[in-house]
Amino acid sequence: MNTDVPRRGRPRDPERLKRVLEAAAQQFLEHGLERASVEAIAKASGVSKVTIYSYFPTKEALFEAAVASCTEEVFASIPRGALDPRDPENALTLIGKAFLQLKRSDKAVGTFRLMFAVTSQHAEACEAFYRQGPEELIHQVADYLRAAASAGSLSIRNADEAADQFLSLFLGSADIRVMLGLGKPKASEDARLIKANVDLFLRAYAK
Amino acid sequence: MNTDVPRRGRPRDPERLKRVLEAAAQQFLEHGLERASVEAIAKASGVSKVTIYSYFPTKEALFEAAVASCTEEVFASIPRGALDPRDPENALTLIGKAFLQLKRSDKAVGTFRLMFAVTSQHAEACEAFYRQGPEELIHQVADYLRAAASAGSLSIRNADEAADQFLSLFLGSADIRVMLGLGKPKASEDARLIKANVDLFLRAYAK
DNA sequence: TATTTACTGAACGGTCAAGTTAAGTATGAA
DNA sequence: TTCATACTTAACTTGACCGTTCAGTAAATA
Repeated sequence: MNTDVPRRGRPRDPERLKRVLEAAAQQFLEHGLERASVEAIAKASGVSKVTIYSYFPTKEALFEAAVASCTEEVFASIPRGALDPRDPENALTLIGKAFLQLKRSDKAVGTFRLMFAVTSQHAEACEAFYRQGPEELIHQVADYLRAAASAGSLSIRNADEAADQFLSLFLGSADIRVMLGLGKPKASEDARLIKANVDLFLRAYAK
Repeated sequence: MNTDVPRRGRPRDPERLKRVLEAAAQQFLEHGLERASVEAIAKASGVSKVTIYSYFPTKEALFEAAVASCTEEVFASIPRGALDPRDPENALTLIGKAFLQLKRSDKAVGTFRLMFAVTSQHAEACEAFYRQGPEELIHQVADYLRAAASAGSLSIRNADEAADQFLSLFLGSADIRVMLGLGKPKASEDARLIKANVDLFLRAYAK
């Protein structure tokens, strides 16, 4: 991917690259790495196949670029402020809501499926995905838990471990069913799940 | 797949079918549905490709048979007896151990990856996998929790929900890393995870 | 205008793999 | 022994798709 700006001649159309990446992401997420064809991505983005190959040397390179842009987008949606260290019940509920909203999105579901499927061929991409995705998320939750512990709202020794536990509570049967394409829970079921998990967590880590 | 026993002529060699299914499972789990070739499965099982096509009409049919036999094998390893309703700490530790042993196995990891990758093409196989796998497991844990609640060892209102929660605690960062092929935790780390999760669960559901 | 670069469309080469066919061998039942 | 069925080997057909080439068009700078 050459991003240099040449001095003369027709400049690159930045819209095209954007459309290619979007279409690539859509096709890869929906069909997987092998079943998505470059031809189809070209069609879907309204760009010629040759142009795609002028952007990326191989299908694999296009795949990695598409996945990287996906990861950013998927994990960008977690609330930073508005988490009161003195009100863990409310804060954890908000975190749970945001996490489920993310984890239920087609894009996130597709990205996880995709990454799981390409571990042997794209180990580095998986590593990057983990660090920018799940790991980052756990750190953010751990930060809140440390703040809540400092504020005396919770009794937590190992915030990273606790954050991992809290988030993992949302990866049970409902998430597995979603990942298997067996249908998403109703909003009321997810609300109930959030309440049950927050309750459990607060009982275990009460002051 | 015709299982009828013909009256005359050379009988089928049952060993061959077994070897084919084993080799197919191995190849599909390692390389995925698209990247595993029928030719390679034939080679690996020491059987000719034509014979495979006499057993199964298409690669897809072979895939479904292989997956079905895998699911049985993977989820057959949970301890039934020896769970004392009066000693939840010990029982939950045993359950956690067994679950992690299962979830860390190459076969289970491969099966989950595979099923996640083929949701759109093999919806029925995914449904069957969920029912015979995760759902069944949750039911078994819920049964124990009900027994423990009846014995007065735990205070649990919704055993199915609690079982789901307990098992989901093992699907956090460590499991994600394994699923992404980033390496398995050391035995000591898993032991620590089990203890942390059992402790959390007991604190939340103490009598 | 001349030149340089971006892009398109269509066609093509090469590879890989699904599934088939044919000709022949092995094995067991009648 | 005869014959039906299982199995193998090897070649083949078919189709998909990656990646390239080429001839031509579009859009910018000098």
